[in-house]
Amino acid sequence: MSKANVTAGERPYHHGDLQRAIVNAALEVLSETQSTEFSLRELARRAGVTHNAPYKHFADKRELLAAVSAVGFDLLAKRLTNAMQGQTSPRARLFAIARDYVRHGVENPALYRLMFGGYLTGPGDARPAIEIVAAEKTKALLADAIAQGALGRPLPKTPRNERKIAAGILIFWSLMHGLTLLLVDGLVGPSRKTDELSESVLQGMLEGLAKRISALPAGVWVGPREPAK
Amino acid sequence: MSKANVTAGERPYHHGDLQRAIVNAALEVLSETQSTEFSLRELARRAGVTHNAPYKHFADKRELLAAVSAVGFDLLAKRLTNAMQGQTSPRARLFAIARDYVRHGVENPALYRLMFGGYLTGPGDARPAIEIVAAEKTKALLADAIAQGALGRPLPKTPRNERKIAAGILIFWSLMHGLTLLLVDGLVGPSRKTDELSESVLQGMLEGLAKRISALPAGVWVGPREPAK
DNA sequence: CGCTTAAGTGGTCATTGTCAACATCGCCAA
DNA sequence: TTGGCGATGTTGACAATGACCACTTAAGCG
Repeated sequence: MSKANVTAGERPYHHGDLQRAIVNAALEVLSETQSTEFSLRELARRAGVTHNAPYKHFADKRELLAAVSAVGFDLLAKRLTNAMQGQTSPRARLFAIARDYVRHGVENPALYRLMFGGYLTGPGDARPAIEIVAAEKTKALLADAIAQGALGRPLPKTPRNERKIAAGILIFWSLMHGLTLLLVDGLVGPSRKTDELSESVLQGMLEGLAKRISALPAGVWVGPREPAK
Repeated sequence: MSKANVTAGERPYHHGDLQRAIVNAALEVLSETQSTEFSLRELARRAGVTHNAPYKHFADKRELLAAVSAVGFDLLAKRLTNAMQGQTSPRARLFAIARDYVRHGVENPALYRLMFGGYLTGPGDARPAIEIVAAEKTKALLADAIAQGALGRPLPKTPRNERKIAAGILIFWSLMHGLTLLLVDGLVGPSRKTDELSESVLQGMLEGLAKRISALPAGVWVGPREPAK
C-alpha cells in the first residue's frame, strides 16, 4: 500500500491520524457498551492496527481516556454555546444551557461519567490540561449569563460581585450536575422527560424553595426506581 | 475442632464469614486506593484465602461491588439519621442532613462514586435490591423533614402535596449530589470547607437565587482547579 | 543517497476474571 | 454409627488484557 490517499484525508503517515482514529473508536465503543472497560487492544483492532500501535500515541490507558474525556468537554461546550445562540434574554439563555447540559449527559451517560467520574481518583493527580480548558470555557459561559442578569438583575463583573457570581455558578452547576447524574443513574425519571425536569428544577431553585415549590411534571418519580408501574 | 468457639469470633466454617471478610477487605482497599479497580484476587489474598474462594459468595465482581455499595448506603443512612437527632427544628434538620451528606461523600470519595457511579451502566439492568432499600430510607428522611416544614412551612403528606414534596426532594438531592461530586472531583473547593459550602449553597437555594445570592465563603474557588496559587 | 526519527509490528510477561475438577467440613437421615 | 450431601474452600488451567521490549518500515530532510 503506497499512499492509499483518501479524498481530502490527511494521512501523512502509515495509518494516518491514528490518534484520532483511536479516540473515535473509543467514543464508538463507549456509546455502544456504555462502559469504559474496553480494552486498548479492541480499539486497535477496530482501527485495523496491531495491539501495540496505540501506545505510540497514548502512554497509558488513562491518557487515552483523558483524551476522550476532553472530547466530551468540547462537545459539551459547543453544544451549550449553540443552545444559547437562539435565546435573547439572559434568563432564557440560562434555561437553554440547563436544558442542553442535562441532555448532553443523558444522551451520553458513559461519556459524561468519564468526564466527571473518577478514573483519576487514585493518585489525586492533576486533571489533564485539555479538560481544564474546556471546563473553564463552560464556566465562562455561565458567568456571562449571570452577569447579564440571568438570575434576575444584572450582576456586572465587578470585583465586588465576583463572589456572588461564583456562588451562583456553584449552585447552578451543582444542581445541574446532580440532576444529570441522578437521571443517568436512573434514580429519578423517566429520563425522556429531561427537558421538563431540568426546567422545573431550575425554576424551583430560582424562585427559592422556601417560597414556592413548583411541582414536578406528571409521571416523574423520585427515588431508586419507579414505585409502582 | 468441634464447635467453633464464639469467643474470639464466629468462624463456623472453614474461614468463617468470608462474605463479610471480603466486603471489608474491599472497603479497605477502596479507602486506601480510592479506586474500584482492585482485583478480586487481592481481596482473596487479604482475607487469606485462595484466589477464587470469593466466587462462592459473589457470582461476579459486579455483585461484590454491589454489596460494597449497599454498605455505603447503609452508612449514609445511619449517618444522616444520626445527624438529625440533635436538631429540633425541621429547618435545622435539613441543614444537618445536607452537611453530613456532603461530608459522607467527601470523606469516602470512591465509595460515594461506587454508590452512584456507573459500574452497572452496561446492561442497564436493575439496581441491586439492597441499594434500593437503603436509598428509599434516605428519601423517606427527606420527605419527613420537608413535610414538617423544612422548606419554610409544613407540607403535610396529603396526596395534593405529594408532588410538591417530590419536587423538593429532587431539587435538594440534585443540589447536594452535584455539590458532593464537584467537591469529590476537585472541581470546586477546597474540600475542607465542605461544611461552609453545603450550608451556603443550601441557603442560597432556599432563599431563591433570583432574590438574593448569598456569597460564597472566602477562599473558595469554582472551576476545575485553583486559578492561582 | 543516506540519515534520523516517528509510526507500526511482533513477541513477551505478569495479572486478571472465570471455569471445571477436586478436597474438606458440618449436618442430617438411615 | 455411618454414609452421604451441600456449602465452602482449593487447585489447576485458560484466554484476555495492560504494559513493555526490540525490531522494522517509511517519511522527510539535507
